[in-house]
Amino acid sequence: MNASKPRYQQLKDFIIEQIATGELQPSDRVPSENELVESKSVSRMTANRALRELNDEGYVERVAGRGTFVSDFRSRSDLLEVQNIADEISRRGHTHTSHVLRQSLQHARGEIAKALHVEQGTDVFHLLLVHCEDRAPIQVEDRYVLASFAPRSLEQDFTKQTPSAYLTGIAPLQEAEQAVRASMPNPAIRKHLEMPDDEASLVIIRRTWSAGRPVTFARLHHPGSRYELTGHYTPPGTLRTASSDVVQLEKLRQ
Amino acid sequence: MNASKPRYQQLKDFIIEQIATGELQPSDRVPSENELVESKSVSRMTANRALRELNDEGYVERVAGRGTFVSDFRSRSDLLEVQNIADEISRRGHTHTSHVLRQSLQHARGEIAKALHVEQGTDVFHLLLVHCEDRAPIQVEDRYVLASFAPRSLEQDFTKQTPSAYLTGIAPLQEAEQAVRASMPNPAIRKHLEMPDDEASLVIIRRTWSAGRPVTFARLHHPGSRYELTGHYTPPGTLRTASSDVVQLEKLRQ
DNA sequence: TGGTCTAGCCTGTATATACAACTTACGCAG
DNA sequence: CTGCGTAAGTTGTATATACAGGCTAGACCA
Repeated sequence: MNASKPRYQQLKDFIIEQIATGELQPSDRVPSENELVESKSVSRMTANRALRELNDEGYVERVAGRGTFVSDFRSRSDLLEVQNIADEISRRGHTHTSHVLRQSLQHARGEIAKALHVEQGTDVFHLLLVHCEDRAPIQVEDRYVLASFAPRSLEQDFTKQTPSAYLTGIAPLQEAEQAVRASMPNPAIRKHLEMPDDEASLVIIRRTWSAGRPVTFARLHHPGSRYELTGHYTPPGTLRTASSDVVQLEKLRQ
Repeated sequence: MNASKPRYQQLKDFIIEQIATGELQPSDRVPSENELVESKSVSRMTANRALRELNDEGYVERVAGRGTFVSDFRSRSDLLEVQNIADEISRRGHTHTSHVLRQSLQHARGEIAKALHVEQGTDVFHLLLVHCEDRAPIQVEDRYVLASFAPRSLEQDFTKQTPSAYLTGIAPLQEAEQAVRASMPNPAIRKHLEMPDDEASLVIIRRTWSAGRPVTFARLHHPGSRYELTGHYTPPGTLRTASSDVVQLEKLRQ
């Protein structure tokens, strides 16, 4: 049974598995180092390395004197800070509202089935929403969700909680793939976003995995004049520079 | 003198410092664990932790039986895989060519000075290039570089090595900030990219830091129909899934 | 009742030691 | 000269042990 994998890695996999399956929920307590020493017959240093690396990787949070706890995925910044439009808007100090144009159960066809790695005809939910920042439409969200992943999607009020927030609350999203394009919007999108005829749109096409399979596929359309994608990259392990030192690129338009 | 910082962290800082100052160059050999045990009077496990974490963070690469070596920043994937258009094109199996429209020394004015955190009138190089993928123009690079950072920029032949490759060869780029926008290009850009009147452009505005200060500021214009930004995110520490399993989003256009 | 103190658990770090596996260079036998 | 084997150095992992310091619940005292 020894897969010749290092024991600290086996320990990490064991705990990640429990998180992925939901056996361990966010803020749940993870077995302490000494408990792992007992139950898994490893030395404390090995248990320490496993938990320390899980901490470095953001799966858990450790507090000296208290214990180790599963991270809240909704606050995991690496992947998700760019995912939830509502958070993004409120972080700018504005108010987010949205209205739902469509919320229905469909059968996956063509490229949707292909994108979600399922057979043609598999049940998927189709969501179509418009998100507004201070009353101005800023995103059309055209999303497909695997019905088996989020079976209660029809009962949700997505004006109160965005689909993104709802989905990340069900299970951790483990992997994401996205493409960003600039294009001229089709008339329907242009109307929803109240865009003039000569304005370009920024489109994000994103597919997200959970527990090893793609669970949602979304096209996010934005008006080019009112939306931009920003990113800030620092190498891991670097001491954070004072963020006040980082002047926003906001005003550096051409 | 003991800053009460952990010894493994002091070791890491010591080595990062040597890399940042250029004392240790890419592919140089870093002191082995046993050498650090001798010179720094620590246990081997402490030296091991320092080097292992530097490896995890991408600063060095370790090879069992050979030693530890400073990473080549030009191949650091986290930040830079998206930076160099020539690599991106050759990775797709196509040929990259470029021609230089401008390569001059200027005095920083207005927003350029502000973006680079320098006084008005500071020397900067202005580079304007068109990059082509198999003869088709795909990017206009409009870049400003701090003259004090790369003083020999006027002598370079940027058709042979892109500005990005040249700059990352001078010193590691430690931090980057970017914004992505969709907009209608101005006539000059449209002409360089051979775009029809009704095509949108994808613009990346990027500022990059080295040794704690911004050193270059660039606007990268792309034709919306021929270019997209793609990203793939996996949480750190996850075992890579077979990449063949990941169907490209290429064909999932609307 | 209310405040304080402490025992016990937790994480964080550091060391000494051991063995395995990999790489390179050198020396020796053919 | 060629080729093989081995020794030495390197990383990778695992264990046992130790001490420091944070946190909490419950005992204890006023």
